[in-house]
Amino acid sequence: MNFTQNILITVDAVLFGYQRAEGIIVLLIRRKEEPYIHHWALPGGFVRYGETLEAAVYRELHEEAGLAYNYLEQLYTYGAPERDPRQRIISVAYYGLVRPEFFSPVASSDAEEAAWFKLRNLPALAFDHSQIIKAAFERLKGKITYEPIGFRLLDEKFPFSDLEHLYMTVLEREIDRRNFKRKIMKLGVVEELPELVASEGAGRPAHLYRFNAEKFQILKQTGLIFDILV
Amino acid sequence: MNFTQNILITVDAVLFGYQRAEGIIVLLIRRKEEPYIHHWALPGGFVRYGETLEAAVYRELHEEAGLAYNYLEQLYTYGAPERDPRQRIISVAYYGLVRPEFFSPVASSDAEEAAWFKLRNLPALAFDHSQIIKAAFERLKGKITYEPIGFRLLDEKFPFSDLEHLYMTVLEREIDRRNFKRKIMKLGVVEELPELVASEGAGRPAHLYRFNAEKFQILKQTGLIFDILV
DNA sequence: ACAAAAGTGTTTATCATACACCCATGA
DNA sequence: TCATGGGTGTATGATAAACACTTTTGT
Repeated sequence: MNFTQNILITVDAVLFGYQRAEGIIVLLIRRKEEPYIHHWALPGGFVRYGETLEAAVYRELHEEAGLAYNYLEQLYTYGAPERDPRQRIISVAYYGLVRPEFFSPVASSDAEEAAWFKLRNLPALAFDHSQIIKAAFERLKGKITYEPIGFRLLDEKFPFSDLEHLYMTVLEREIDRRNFKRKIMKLGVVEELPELVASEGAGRPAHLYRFNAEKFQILKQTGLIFDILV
Repeated sequence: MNFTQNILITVDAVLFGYQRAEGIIVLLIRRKEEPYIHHWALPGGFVRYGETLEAAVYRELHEEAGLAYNYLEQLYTYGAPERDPRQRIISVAYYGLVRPEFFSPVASSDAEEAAWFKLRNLPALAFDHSQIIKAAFERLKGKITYEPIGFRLLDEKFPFSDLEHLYMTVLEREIDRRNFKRKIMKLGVVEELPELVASEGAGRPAHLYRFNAEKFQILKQTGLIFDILV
């Protein structure tokens, strides 16, 4: 069997962040190797023989680039024969959510540069990575209304308006503040804290809120359905 | 690079059928080769160098076993290093829906036997195939309420009660017939035909109904949401 | 005539939606 | 005192859920 006849397998990761000013942001690296050398691409790399797919993602991001994510989910497997111009490569794509505290990326051995880009202003990308990002965002958009993953994009303590803006950004539509807050608070898994945000310019200071994951797990077992149709 | 160090890639398919008497059924084959020789397993096989993943599924099922499905969707990629005891194999799992008219399976070159099993009465399975079937059913269960895929499990023309029973079987709960029918018919994509079912024993003969896929596509573009919360 | 499955409407409760004013702070 | 963003309640309409009797056929 000729080596070139072996299908190779990689993982690619779409890491999303959220900032109120920028909206949804995506981590990209600039490739150091052919093909698509110097092009922007998703972080990722070959799966080693003995490691799980998730371990490969972790290794590429956490160990090699110092990046931490606090949510990771398999997205889809891309296997079009011509997606890599040199060699048949099947890629298992994941998407992950990153809190603002972990936004500063470190260049890895496979990348000469890493940076966050606004989802709505991405550069030309290598391979089918634009398509992967699009699919990842669609998944996020669908999932945020029935699983409490939005909180993974915010700091642990956040003003309620951040949550509102996050939902409006991801769902790409306006949401009534009063109805939204009523629905979220009614679920009983978001707590208002006595603390206020550090004052920042005009406006009444907001309380901080926190998602209570333990409470969510308990309520989930008793049949709670997290469902924000907004 | 040592050959045994290459990760191999397969596809596996969970084909679901539905019969009123049996409920959901799953196609299994009995393996002709090691590992797990003579065990029941999902149909599937290695992906060839130049073919897409979907083409590999089609080849294994349609060309080699004469099986036709009328819906196919990628499910998940299973990559645990020890899932195959001999060799690292990553499998991209698909699930498909089969109409009753295509239920009779033909033994393929990789299988000495093929048969439909009730989902609730499966034999011990090779590899992690039990887990894959479970995940496929969960996907079906989730998807049937917001995409019109249930019709792919019925004959093109069906009595309405078949649809009711299908939903009750898949969702694993009772559904009020009157509310269900009202919701389905209100969508405007299921047509009542003048024909009646061939008489079969007691009871008033039912009309036949048909899902109008073209109408659904048109309505979908005008914002129709297929959503059967039942 | 009765058993068996098909067919059909109304009432009630819940929830989504729409909508506007007061509050606390910094400048 | 004004600009800015935070915080809150009510009324209405839509829809999900609960619920039972009549019709048509075969035996």
